[in-house]
Parts: sequence; structure tokens; C-alpha cells
Amino acid sequence: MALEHAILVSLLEKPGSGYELARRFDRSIGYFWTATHQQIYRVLKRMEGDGWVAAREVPQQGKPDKKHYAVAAAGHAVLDAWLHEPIEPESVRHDLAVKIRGAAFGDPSALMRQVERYRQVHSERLAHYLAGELRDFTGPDAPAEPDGMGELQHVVLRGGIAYERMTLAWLDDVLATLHRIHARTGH
Amino acid sequence: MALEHAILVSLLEKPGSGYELARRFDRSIGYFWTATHQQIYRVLKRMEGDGWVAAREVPQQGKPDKKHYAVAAAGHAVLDAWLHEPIEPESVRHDLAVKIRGAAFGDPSALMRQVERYRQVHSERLAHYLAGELRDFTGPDAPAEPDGMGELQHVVLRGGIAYERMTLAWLDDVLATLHRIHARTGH
DNA sequence: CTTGCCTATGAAACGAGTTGCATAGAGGAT
DNA sequence: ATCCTCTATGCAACTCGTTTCATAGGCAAG
Repeated sequence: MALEHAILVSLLEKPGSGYELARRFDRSIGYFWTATHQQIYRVLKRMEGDGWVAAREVPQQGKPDKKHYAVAAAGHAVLDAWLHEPIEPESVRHDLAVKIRGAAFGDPSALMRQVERYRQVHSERLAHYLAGELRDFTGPDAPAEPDGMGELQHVVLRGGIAYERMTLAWLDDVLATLHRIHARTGH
Repeated sequence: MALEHAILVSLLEKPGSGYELARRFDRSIGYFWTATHQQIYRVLKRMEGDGWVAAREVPQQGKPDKKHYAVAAAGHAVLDAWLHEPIEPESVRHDLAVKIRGAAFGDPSALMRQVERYRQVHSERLAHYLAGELRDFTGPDAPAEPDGMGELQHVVLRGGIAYERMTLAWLDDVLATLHRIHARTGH
């Protein structure tokens, strides 16, 4: 489990409240790591108890008070140790792959409609990534910070883009295969 | 949650015991869906109670008795209904992406070693997929079954191959980026 | 003026997945 | 002789993630 680490990285990139973190996990970070606000609040509280992060109460007008979090020295050490640990293999769980193999025992045309919708989602996600890349990394402001923070964010985004392109090409392959089978078994 | 559906598909492709299923989930099916024997036994028992699968006790000599499962009519109906449901977006959880962004606040060279090991794992996985493709789908026995079971298994495998190729190319990109940053910040 | 959304945090219950342990006989290795 | 591995199933405890609900003020739309 590494939600703690994802929170540490996000807070190092930019400190903020649990609520702000939850929104980031719905956006940029959420493309490769999902978390609900419940998880974030709970883990954040534990991390504060362990001294990984330090909270500062910020009174606000018109809005509820918020707790502003920043990474403490202990949290920094934890992250550094984690970077030295081996990368764990992702635990795969692809609904779609199961459905495709299941289509042999059901109605392939039913699946085709769902795959087309799914393809649309990934097509939009790719467009969104590309727009983000243009905005944040390929524009006139592509500064070479010494820490390489932006450069590393960019290479992760390029990974997302490569993933979406690969997925779209594969979904076309899937659709062609389903069509072929449907044409054969349909009559 | 769709472990039930993964089990149904696997049992339709070939009926068998919980133990056999667990081994399949460590092999072919495990490439896109992981499950331990604990989960499988528990879910299998529930599915039997719900009438989705039917069990048959098979006494064996020298080995413990086993329960041989096959999909019942109700299970077939459940699977068919599931195929009509929309495909849920995968919940992403990429340790590596978090680590890469974390490398901006730690030691990039520590991460490089881990990425190189990780690349090795994916390289081996690709080789394994390609060997499996050659063995099961590209050999002399590539029969056109009317139900398209093998064809659908093949397109899922092609997805795995495409994923590994994309990942390897991206990992090279990641390594080049880490090298660049390390060279810049190292001195 | 009431309904609904946004900010901001949190409790409680539930469900799914993981880990450790237990049983038990057959067979191979040291 | 002893240890390890494989087949085959299962219980119990635990962790992690999801869902539902609650509070509470401000703001905008109808």
C-alpha cells in the first residue's frame, strides 16, 4: 500500500488541505492513483500522528476552517526510503479482458456496443492528456528546474499518453475481432 | 467487483476444481486478473449456494478429494447480463508513477536501479507472452471455432503484448529522463 | 424562499482482498 | 529419517477501500 507515499509526493509538489488533495486525486494524480476523500482524511490523520506531516489550522471567512498540511522531516525520510525499495508489480484487474473472453459464451454484439463507448472514453482521455501536455510542458514555459519536478511530471504524463494510444489501437483490434466473429456466427 | 464473472468465464472455458482455478489465476488469466485461492474458494462456495455453478465431488487416489465445478444455467444468465452492462473504468494504482514524481524530492539514481529491474520483469513477461502466442495461436493449430473462443483469447493476449511493448518503450523514456536529471543535479 | 451545489471535515458500517494457520496424504530430495 | 513440495480445501483475523450519512455556512438559480 502506498497511498501514504502518493500523499507525500503530492504535498511535496504543493502543500494543501485534505480537501485540496482529494480534488487533485480526482484530476492530475487521479489518472494513475485514485483515492476518495474518506481515505485521504483518515490516512492524513494517521500520518500527522506519526509525524510525517505537520498541520496548521487556517481560519477562513465564508468557508469552513481548513487544515493546511506540509511534509515534515520524518515524512521526507519515509519517502526517500520508499524510493530505494523495489517497485512492486501492479495488481492487474481488467474487467474488459474478462468480458472479451466471456463474449465467446454470450452475445458478442452486446459487448461491441460497450467497447465502442469505452473507446470513446479513452479517446477523450487522450485528448485531455494532450491538451494538458501542451498547456503545462510544451508551451513557452518549459523551464529546466534543477530538481526536475516538471520533467518528471511530464514523463509520467507521456506514459499516460502512450497508454491511451496503445489502448485505442487495441480496442480497434478488439472491435474488428468481435465483428468478424459476429459475422461468422450471426448467420 | 467481478471475480465471480472471471470465475464463470474460466469455468466456461474449462470446468475444474477450485485448486485448478487458483492455478489458472496464477497463469494465463492471472495476467489480467489476480486472485488467491482463499478468495476463489470463498466466492466459489457462495456461487454454489446461489446456484450459479454446480459442484460434483470427485474422489481421488493418493490425492485429496476435489470438488469439480461447472457453470449452471443461472450462472450463464448472470454472465450474459453482465456482458450487457457498461464497462467500468479500471481503477488505476501505479506505484511507479508515484515513485517517479517522488524522485524529484529524493535520489533519482536510487530509482534508476529499481526501474532497470522493473524493465527486466516486463521484458521477460513480453517474451513469455510471445512464446505463448506462438504456441497457442500462431502455430499450425489455429482452428476457426465457430464460437470464437480462441480468437477472443488471442485478442486479449495481443492486448497484453501491446501493453508490454508500450511499457518497455516508456521505461526507456523514464530512464533517459532520470539520467538527464541525475547528470544535471549530480554536479 | 427553497432547492441544490460548493467548501471542508469527519464517523460508522460494510465489503473485498490479504496473510497466517491448519489439515492431510503422496512423493521426492538430502 | 527428515525435510520439503505438491495436491486440495478451508477458517479466522486483519487491512484496505467504498458507501452512506452528518454537520455547517455561503452562494447562485429557479
